[in-house]
Amino acid sequence: MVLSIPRAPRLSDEVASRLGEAIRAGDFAAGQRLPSEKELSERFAVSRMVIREAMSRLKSDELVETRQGLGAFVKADPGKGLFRLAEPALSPSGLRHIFQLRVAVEGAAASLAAVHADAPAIAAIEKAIEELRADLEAGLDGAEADRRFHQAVAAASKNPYLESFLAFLGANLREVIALARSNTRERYPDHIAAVQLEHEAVLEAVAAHAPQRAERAMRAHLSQAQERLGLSGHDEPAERESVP
Amino acid sequence: MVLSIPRAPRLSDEVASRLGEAIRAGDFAAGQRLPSEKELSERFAVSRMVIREAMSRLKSDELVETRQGLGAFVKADPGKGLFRLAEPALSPSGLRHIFQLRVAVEGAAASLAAVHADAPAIAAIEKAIEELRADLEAGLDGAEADRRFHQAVAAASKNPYLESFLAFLGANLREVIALARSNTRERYPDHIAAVQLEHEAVLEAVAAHAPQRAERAMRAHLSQAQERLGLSGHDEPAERESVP
DNA sequence: GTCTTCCGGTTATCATACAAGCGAAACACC
DNA sequence: GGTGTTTCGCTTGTATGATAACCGGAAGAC
Repeated sequence: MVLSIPRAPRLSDEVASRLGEAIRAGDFAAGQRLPSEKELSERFAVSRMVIREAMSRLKSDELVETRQGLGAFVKADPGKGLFRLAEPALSPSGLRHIFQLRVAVEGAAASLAAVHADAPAIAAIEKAIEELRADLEAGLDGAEADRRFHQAVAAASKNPYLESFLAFLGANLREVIALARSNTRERYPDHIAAVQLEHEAVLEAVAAHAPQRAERAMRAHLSQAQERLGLSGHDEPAERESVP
Repeated sequence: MVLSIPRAPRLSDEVASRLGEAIRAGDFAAGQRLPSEKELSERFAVSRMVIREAMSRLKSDELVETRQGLGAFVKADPGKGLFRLAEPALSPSGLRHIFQLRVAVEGAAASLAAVHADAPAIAAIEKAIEELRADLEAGLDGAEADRRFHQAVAAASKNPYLESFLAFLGANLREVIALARSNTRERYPDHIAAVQLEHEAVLEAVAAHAPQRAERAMRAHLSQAQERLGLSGHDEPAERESVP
């Protein structure tokens, strides 16, 4: 079994990295023109093709911008409009940090869903819960139906950014969650019942147009889920706080 | 004055878009091998160079993966690890949606900051507030110091993902905010005093390790800021909600 | 002095060729 | 026949040279 294929190191990637670092390090000021492809190809001792491929990468990363007949220019706002999670984050603490991000956004999604959800959106949430129950009864793990539940809530918020960002986070957490789930055999009947109750609490609050209750229910659900997966840290804000 | 340069449409971009859409639409299953560069170049009636540039783009977008001698393959997790804001979002509603996202995350950051902030982190927040006051008294707009305040709070949460994501959101909102600010002449003395008070409320709560109060203070601040910029919609969750 | 034209340099595209990696078929050998 | 090796074709990676489109400025026309 091959774990990590040597992956022939591509020249263009090497050049793109070096150029990208140089730009980020400030060797080229914002708006400044980079050396021409010909000059770069001589400096790096590679063909112009390689330089072009490297440039193409830098363009995708929104670091440079090229204009025919003028040259390549360093963009003023490096990598704006682009967000990447540093690593698939396999460390427990990194995972907890991503989870914190998710709790915050998903709580907001639930809250906004309670404000904006219309009948079809509520029906979609209901349907996802129903399908999850069916899947669990059929012996499936229900991960896909669970995903749909959270997606339905996010969609009900009528905020496309919330929805797409949560989808993004979910995609990054999914496999790790699947792994943790298979490890910590979390399939006790009472767990299943608990999850169902938590989902229904969210649905009820959303349907009742009670934003605060929806947010609390969603946070509680995620907090419980985190616990069930054995990922819970001890740095959550205390639920109770002395109020003078 | 040229507002939108016609920007010669690049062939490679066109091809990349079409291929990307085809992949996202599911014309090619995950893991499946794409047609060879030669075949694609014939199908699109362009040179292999253009196909290569388009592929380079798709690789950067994490849609495909190429291996020498084998071909190009559709990645199983399309665009995971990469999040882009659809558009710089100039529409008022889009802006409000991004703001909702920011409120959620920044509130969580303040809450976590109250839990995890150590002395240096608190000092950094204090320093940012101080510098903001100095800038305002010097007649500057204080946008940069304000940025540092929010960055300091995010850093105090000790969650790097929260910090980098907020930096990302901030970079996208900044220019729009600057524009709105210059429009709605928001430089009344009482505004300045109000902002200062709001910042200090956040600082006080964080320093007192009171997460809920910190979150409320931050949300209140952002809500006020949104109002001052004339961007506030009427879909915020009601502050009071009847509790049985 | 102002407008037009031309020119050098740059990127965008095309065409061709060779090198390197890979899989499978053909082959030699036992 | 079964097994290990070689060869071959296809693919992407890289190199090279040429042409087209584009731009800014300089030279020239008026």
